[in-house]
Amino acid sequence: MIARSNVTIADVAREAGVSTQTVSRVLNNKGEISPETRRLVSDVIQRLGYRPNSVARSLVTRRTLSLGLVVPDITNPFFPEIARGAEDTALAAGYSVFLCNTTEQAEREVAVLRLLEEKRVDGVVVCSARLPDDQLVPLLRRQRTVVLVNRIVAGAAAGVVRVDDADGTRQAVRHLLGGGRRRLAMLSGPPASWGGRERVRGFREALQAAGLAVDPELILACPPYLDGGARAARRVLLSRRAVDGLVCYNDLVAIGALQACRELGARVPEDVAVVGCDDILLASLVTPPLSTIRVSKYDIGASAVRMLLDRIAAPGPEAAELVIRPTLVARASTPEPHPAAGAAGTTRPAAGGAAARPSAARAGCEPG
Amino acid sequence: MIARSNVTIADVAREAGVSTQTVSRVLNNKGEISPETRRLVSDVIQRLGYRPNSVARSLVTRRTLSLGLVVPDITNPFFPEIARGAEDTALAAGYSVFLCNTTEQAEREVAVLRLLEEKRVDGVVVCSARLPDDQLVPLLRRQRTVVLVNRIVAGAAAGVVRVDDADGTRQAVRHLLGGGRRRLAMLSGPPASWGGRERVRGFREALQAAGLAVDPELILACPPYLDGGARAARRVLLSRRAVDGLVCYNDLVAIGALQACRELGARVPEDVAVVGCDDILLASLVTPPLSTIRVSKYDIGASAVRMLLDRIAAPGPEAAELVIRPTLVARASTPEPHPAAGAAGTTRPAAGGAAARPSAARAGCEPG
DNA sequence: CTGTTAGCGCATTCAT
DNA sequence: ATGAATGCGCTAACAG
Repeated sequence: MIARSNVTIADVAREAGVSTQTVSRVLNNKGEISPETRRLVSDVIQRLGYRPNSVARSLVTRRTLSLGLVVPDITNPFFPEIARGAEDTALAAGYSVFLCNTTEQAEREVAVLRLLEEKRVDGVVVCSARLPDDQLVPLLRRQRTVVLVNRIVAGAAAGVVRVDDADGTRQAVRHLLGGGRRRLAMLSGPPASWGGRERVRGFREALQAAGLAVDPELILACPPYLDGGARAARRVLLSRRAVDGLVCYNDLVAIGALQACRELGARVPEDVAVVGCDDILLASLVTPPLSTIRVSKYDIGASAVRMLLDRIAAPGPEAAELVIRPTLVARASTPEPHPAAGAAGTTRPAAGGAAARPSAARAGCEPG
Repeated sequence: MIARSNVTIADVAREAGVSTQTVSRVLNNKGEISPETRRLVSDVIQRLGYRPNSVARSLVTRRTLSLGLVVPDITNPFFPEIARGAEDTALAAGYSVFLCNTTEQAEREVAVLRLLEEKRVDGVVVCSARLPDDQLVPLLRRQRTVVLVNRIVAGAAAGVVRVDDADGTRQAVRHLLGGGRRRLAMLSGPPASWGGRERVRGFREALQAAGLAVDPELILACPPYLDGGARAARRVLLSRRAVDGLVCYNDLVAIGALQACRELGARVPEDVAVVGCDDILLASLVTPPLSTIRVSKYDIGASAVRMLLDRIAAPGPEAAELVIRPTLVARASTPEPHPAAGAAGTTRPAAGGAAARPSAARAGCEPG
């Protein structure tokens, strides 16, 4: 007959004939207690089915052992792995995490940050905040500890985990040049995106480093979805600028571009090579399998929480920054590089590509 | 100069020259307060940047306004939409939700349920619990309120939201029969899965209802991933049992089957028709686009939380049950039904298929 | 309409 | 090695 959890530490103390203090001590392994009383108390705890009330505990310790994870939208394929990495890391340290979707709405971003503040979470990981700096900063300053993902905000006293997006597109460009391509276009996603701007910067730099001109007409902003990519790709392909390579903001844009190529009769990669970004599951399964710039999303989440926990343990204004370097995964949507041009850091999976991401390749209501 | 949140209700009270009670009242809109004091207090709250401490509040009200969402793995494409539905619904009611991944490990399932118990969440939504009933029940009984997704557990006093999986495969079978197929096999996923057994039941029933024999050799268990589906499909196709239709446990299994068909030179749908289950984003994007049994995952999450909130508001042992009916989405991996056979409830999207799920078709680090 | 008295369940002083 | 007092920040009863 297990009791409901209205069992308190006082009940345990009374039942064991000790003070609440002693119970608290065995609970937290603090102070020295005689082995006998420890056993006695443990038995009573067991028998009564006692579970400490972490609400009460938090009130006095001023730590909730809870974190907040703020993402735009967990159904966006970029974020579930981040969440997994974050939760795994948090759980291993005894923390739980509140998942908050902002749905890319400023007001909801404000709302969840306020909620997390009231919940007195020990720290917050904020991914892809949309709010302008001047609104974001005051909200962040009210949090106990903050780690920002893929955004830098002046004066936020926050740690930062970011992907070296510029390096990613640089790799993509070098890969395409190495495959003999010379007329590259970029489908650059939303201009407002911080990561998007970085990717454009990498694109420009890599072209210039190769002594090639950058044609501004060949950098096209587009919505970061399938349709956006398809539409932008059509524009480029029909502009008769003889483009032979496309660098895309993300994998969905790239897959949209693939669709446009098929429509217009452009062969991939013979006529046009296509590189995506993110390496979502989809990328390895489309036809042809998509070459893409992979970033370990799990690592982003795991690193962000690790940094958060570090900063919780040792608060300090030192603005830590962790940069995660992406790697190019060459699949069938781009040509093999010519042996002359060195293609350092490039991975070409042996099999069709699915093998490259075994852990994520699953679905089902009840994977049991 | 906004103060840090060590501002308490007492500070506000002192500064405003009223009692903490009055402050509490304006905070919660309880009792009647003169408009003047309300304004006075509100001003001070504003000026001091006071935010109520929900930890302290929860200790006395015995409500945390927090929920737990337990899923096997948020990177499994089946769950992000459930999480979105759950979080949206919770947030609209002022609740926050802890996301817990069990990684399909029994011990972690135990761990997170215990953690949620200590956090004193007001309720828990548990998806696809793996734990056997006798271990699960005691853990669930310790929770304040429980809603189970896709699992029925005797004696858990829990609400249930479940998909009518049997009906789903029944629809799939009827669809294939309507398209003239007669030798159907089922790649049935993990035998331990509750939903999997339901799907097999639907498969059997639909065949029998059509007066066809059920060949036990044509029901193959398999891991619920791409590889599992590919492997099982190869076995069936090579068994020279002249199978002309495959009903699959989920979309990944089906896509694996698609790959196996291509390898072995079987044309889809001419030689073999394939039906998946779940309608994840992937399904509409593979070649050929996959016919599948769609279930609104968002609704599952939203309904589960709504039911949870209802039960929190009006506790009662009445075991509520909500059954969500799936619908068949016909794409190119199955033949058109013969006009003779009525194919009620079937949807055939006008375009390639992507148009059918616009909201989910996106990805990107910074969708901004 | 407002203030006072309690106490939620626990950990942190101090004592012993 | 253990116990007693105190308070974390807030709301629920009662008073007035």
